[in-house]
Amino acid sequence: MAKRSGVLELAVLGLLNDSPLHGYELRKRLNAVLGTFRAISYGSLYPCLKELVGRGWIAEDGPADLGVGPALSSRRNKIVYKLTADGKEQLAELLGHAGPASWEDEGFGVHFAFFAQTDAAVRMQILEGRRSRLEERREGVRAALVRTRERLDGYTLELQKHGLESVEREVRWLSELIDSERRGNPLAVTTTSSAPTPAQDR
Amino acid sequence: MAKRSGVLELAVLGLLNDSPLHGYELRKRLNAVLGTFRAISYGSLYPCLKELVGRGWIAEDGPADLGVGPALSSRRNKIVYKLTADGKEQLAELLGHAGPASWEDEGFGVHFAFFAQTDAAVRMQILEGRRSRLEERREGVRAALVRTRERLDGYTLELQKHGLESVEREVRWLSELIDSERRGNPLAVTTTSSAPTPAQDR
DNA sequence: GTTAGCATGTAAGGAGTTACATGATTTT
DNA sequence: AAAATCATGTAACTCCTTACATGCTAAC
Repeated sequence: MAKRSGVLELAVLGLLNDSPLHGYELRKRLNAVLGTFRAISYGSLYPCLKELVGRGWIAEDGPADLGVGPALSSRRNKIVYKLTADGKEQLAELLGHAGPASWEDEGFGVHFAFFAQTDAAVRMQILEGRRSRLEERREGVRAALVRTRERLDGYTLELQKHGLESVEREVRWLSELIDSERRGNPLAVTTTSSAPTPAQDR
Repeated sequence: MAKRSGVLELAVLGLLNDSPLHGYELRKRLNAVLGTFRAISYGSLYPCLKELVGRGWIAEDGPADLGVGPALSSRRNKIVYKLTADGKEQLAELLGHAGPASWEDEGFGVHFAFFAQTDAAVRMQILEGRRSRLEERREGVRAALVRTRERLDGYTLELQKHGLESVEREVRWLSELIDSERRGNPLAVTTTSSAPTPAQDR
């Protein structure tokens, strides 16, 4: 009954593709990936995990410490989740093509974070889509500034100008990345199915 | 039965304190004030206006063109809203003191936009509160970067670095504003009760 | 006279948060 | 043995969006 499409699901799938994780740890990485802002709460995360299990995209992994642990299998209330075959397919589908979901504000960050698992051509389309989107916005703000310059007080004006500079800075950043990619200097080697470094547990 | 506390209400009150407006026009200014992002929809705005009328903070203004219009009072399906005495009181209360609501992400922008209607001491507290908040965040990101530098691929790393630079830039901006205020150079003259420039209608 | 933009609203639902409830493990 | 932090979850609620429904006015 839930739709729960969106950023959170993608981020969970993407992180679990690197290595199996339990909820608590997942949340911490999520808050890093989702970018300085957005602190996902457990009230969002656990229902999302439940939903993904229900769809068969992730599964509870049996306690991964098969007899190697401290004494016998202690501390097992942790539930470790891993990506299923269906989940990998779904992740590939989500990362496989560019579109508004990948370049709008909500969404760009996560898609970018998983660029190492994304095709080079798609990467380029997303970067260019994002840049276009921001250029539109920049023109909008500029026009608004010209239109309303007089009736604005100093603070409102300063806020608008700062917002404009932020967008301009973002566009420059994207342009540098695009140039870099175009010259054949990607920031990481594409790994369609990453050999999961088993940097697991804390 | 709605609580509807938050940014939208404040923005509406603040804008209506400058001049009476109808919903459609209000929305456009809202989207400028709320800062490049957040395009408020009518589905949010109109219920909010209703609620504020219910509380007696704003009121429908009689058609402001008393016999001066084109012929007789044409085009009156517009509903012009203005701030009531209670609304002004409420606005003064909301702008009257610094606190988390005024320096957290959601909230800072609007409070800043109405700095011209805010006491100089409160302005300073908000700017400093915001800066502290961002400095905390900056340290968090830096620590996370040091901790996880190895296990991150080039794109994730770039994203983190870009996020960090954004925060650093924001802190510099705030520091400049704080210095400016401290030297007694505010960006606008404080107007507790602004004589409303009747730049009305399109 | 039809398209584009102005203007006002409602109903349903999505995406998340807060507050609560519970308990195990580690550190001091 | 107390406090911190790890760990998992649920229920209620908030704020906002989307999609719909309606009609006026200006421009082409």
